[in-house]
Amino acid sequence: MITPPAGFRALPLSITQLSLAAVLQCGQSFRWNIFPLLSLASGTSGADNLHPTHEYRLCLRDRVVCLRQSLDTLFYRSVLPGPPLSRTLQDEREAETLAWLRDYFQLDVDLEALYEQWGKRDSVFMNRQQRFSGIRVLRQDPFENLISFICSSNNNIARITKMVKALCRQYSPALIALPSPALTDDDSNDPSTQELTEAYHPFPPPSALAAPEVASTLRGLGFGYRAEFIQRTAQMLVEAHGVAASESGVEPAEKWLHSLRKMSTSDAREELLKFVGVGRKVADCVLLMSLDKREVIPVDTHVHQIAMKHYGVSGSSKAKSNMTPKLYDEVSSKLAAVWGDYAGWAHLVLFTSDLKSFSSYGLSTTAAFPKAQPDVKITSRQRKSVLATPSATPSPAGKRKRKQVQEATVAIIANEKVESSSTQHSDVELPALDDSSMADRVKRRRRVKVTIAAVALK
DNA sequence: ATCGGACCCCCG
DNA sequence: GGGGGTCCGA
Repeated sequence: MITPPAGFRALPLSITQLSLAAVLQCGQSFRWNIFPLLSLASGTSGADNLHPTHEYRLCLRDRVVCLRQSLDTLFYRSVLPGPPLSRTLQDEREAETLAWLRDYFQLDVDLEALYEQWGKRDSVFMNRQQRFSGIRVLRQDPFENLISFICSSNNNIARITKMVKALCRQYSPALIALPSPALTDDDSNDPSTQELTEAYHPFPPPSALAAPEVASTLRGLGFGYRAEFIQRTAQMLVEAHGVAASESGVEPAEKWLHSLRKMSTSDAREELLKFVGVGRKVADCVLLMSLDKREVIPVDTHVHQIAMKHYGVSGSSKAKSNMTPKLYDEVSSKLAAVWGDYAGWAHLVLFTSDLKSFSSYGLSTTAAFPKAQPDVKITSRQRKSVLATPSATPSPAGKRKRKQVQEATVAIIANEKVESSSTQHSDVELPALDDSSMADRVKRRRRVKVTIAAVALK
């Protein structure tokens, strides 16, 4: 095991048990910030497969959790607002963070054992498992999960991500501002390459979204018809359960949503379907991803396609028939029969392996982890000269540029080189590129950063 | 009960 | 035109 990056603690964990690159971008959660780390350390080869290539950050209620990953280790640290903590207190906080990680990533579930079972039962799965290891279901906060998936109708991952982040910025105060991670370790002492800070917002509580004017505000933020759904759902929750202040800062409505974990799947589903903007598919996503209903398979057009292609579900692959309740049940029960009691987890592996953003993901031998980080031989001086001449992307040409940059990012994540002429579209957005609250310098810097990566890939 | 159509916005 | 749907009215 390599020594942890400064400030990080190490948790031994095989990348085949958890692949952050896959799990955090496959459309379960939409709030993680992702930072490429380019190993440009002069004199050493960056492509050793052992050092993390990305940092991932999520803002919780009271802290920002930062993660990095290598083949056999998960590195974690958390940052809290306020003055620096004593050593003892810091240890205590990190112990809490570790407990949160175990819960959020459901680390007690042996994913490799599940893959083995699924492979035995299903030849289609067998064909993909090697290339798509480490894909597991998260155990998310139910309220965040519910609101996020109300946003998902007629939508794609990139826009959902944008919307959820805008929602947090609008309706929850920033917990803390943090600089993005240094490009490389040797950058941390170099003021000229110091990264800029950005604010981290937790997900807002139900009471913050319940006021009637929230609907029009969200419309203004580009939520479309989902704006009313979100406001009305939050209002229903608040009216049914109140906003009584409690010690923990957790609202009664949130506690009630948590309590659905103890209900049967069908009872919990029935409760979720009462909300506006929540149909069968969204309800099933919440059941699977935050309410412990591991057997539930959310059926969308994509899963429908998979079921028709590989599992003998009726309908022609080009017929865009509307998803009727009857068809939904047919798809769902057929796949459930194949995969067993963790069917929802198996579905996520297949779903992710079919995502366009991940379509090149599997071609490497160790797909769970970006294999060969580009072996960049850029001197510190060269790097600075690149940074000093940001291409002032004008809008028409800039759009294409951005597309290429996005593809390059996906390629890094997916551990696969992309041809510049690739027609693949990207579902994974480049963090903060469209963040209107961010200074232009930040955008430029970010773009430049990835441009380096694109160059390195050639 | 089942069946289309509209819906808001973004992007190819 | 279509996208990880849902609502509403025949």
